[in-house]
Amino acid sequence: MDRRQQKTRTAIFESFSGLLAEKRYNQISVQEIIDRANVGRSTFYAHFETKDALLHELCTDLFAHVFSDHLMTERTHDFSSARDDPHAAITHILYHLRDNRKNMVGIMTCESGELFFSFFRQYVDDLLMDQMFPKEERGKLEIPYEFLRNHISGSFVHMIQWWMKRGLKELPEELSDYFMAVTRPVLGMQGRKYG
Amino acid sequence: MDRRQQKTRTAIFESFSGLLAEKRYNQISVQEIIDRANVGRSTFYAHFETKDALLHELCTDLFAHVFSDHLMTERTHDFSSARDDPHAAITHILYHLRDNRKNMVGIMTCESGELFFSFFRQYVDDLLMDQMFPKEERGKLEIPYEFLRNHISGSFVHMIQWWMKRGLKELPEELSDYFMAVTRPVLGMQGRKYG
DNA sequence: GCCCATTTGTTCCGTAACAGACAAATCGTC
DNA sequence: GACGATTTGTCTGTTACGGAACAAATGGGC
Repeated sequence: MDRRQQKTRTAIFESFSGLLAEKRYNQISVQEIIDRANVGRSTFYAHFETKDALLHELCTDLFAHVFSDHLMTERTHDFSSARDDPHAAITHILYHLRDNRKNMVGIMTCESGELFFSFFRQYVDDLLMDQMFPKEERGKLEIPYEFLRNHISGSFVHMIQWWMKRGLKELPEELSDYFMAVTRPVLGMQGRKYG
Repeated sequence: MDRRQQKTRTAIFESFSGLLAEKRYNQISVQEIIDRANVGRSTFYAHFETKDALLHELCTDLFAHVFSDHLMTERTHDFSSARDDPHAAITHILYHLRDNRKNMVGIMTCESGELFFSFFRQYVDDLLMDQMFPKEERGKLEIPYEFLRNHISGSFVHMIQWWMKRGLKELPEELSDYFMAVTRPVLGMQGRKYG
């Protein structure tokens, strides 16, 4: 991407994040965003169709970062065998969320936090749950796959919401344990030993 | 000034300042500057003819800030009657220099500090010393005005150099006292009661 | 209701920044 | 001194940004 585009994009993202930490989404005007980002009006609209689109893209970028695979193998936390190991994968994602406090936690616990979680919820539903069951096995399930997926992703996101609201007291490993404890039985009944 | 120009200008200034804190002037290449500033090569040369010009403009900007009058009257330090009071004016400039540590002191005490002081020396000579004697009185001096001016500005800059090298131990007021003590007699002999 | 102020979203054109290529100059190393 | 590698400084066309003006939409306040 053009260097200029990247600069204005991050400038707008940072401006927007900062404003979200101060006031709720509805109270923020485009004018404030471009003032703080120090970009022109026409520039803003060249990047984002609307304020909602900006929010959506910001969230998508953040979530993609949290779930990015190439960061999962870096030296911050060593999870070499994250593949095919749900517990390790979840633990790693939780670490990512926690260590990214400055970005994620700050935004997710602000006044408009619910808004983000709805995006987060959708993102997790789209991404994480695609690998829950292979497509060919989905027909054999007792309940519709979409229902199951919705249940799991909802539980996951809700757990994170709970975790953050209480100040991230639990360790990622602990939380991962708890999550496995409440999902494994459900998935196990659907023909899987380990969720 | 166009918002874009201001952005790249400060980006280059900050990049350059950062590099100067790490290595000496001669070791710094334009390539490093533009890499860290995250601007294109052609952009750099659109702003600065050469690396020397960049240095000169950076210094001029910094010095102008230190000696700016509209900052002298702000609430950081209260010097309402700085006008026509050399001691107060000098004290205030010293405060400015000290509180601007992040910019000035860092740069002036780095490996290329001597280089800056030569610019600083020139700046002070041009600016501060213009008001030393009214033009109509200069003919009556025992020694040439340019000589006197050079002596005073040199003493002033050298004092600051000494101050910074030793870690800004003395208070601005103290330093200002010392300076007046060594300059007042000289100027007094030239027909002035107070420098 | 109405009105005024602010915000929104679009459009235009001038300009600065970009990438890339290029020859000249500089620097090390042999 | 000759050499290759890096750096320097200049140039090109292309692209994104800025600024300003504008009508439409929104939103309080009387």
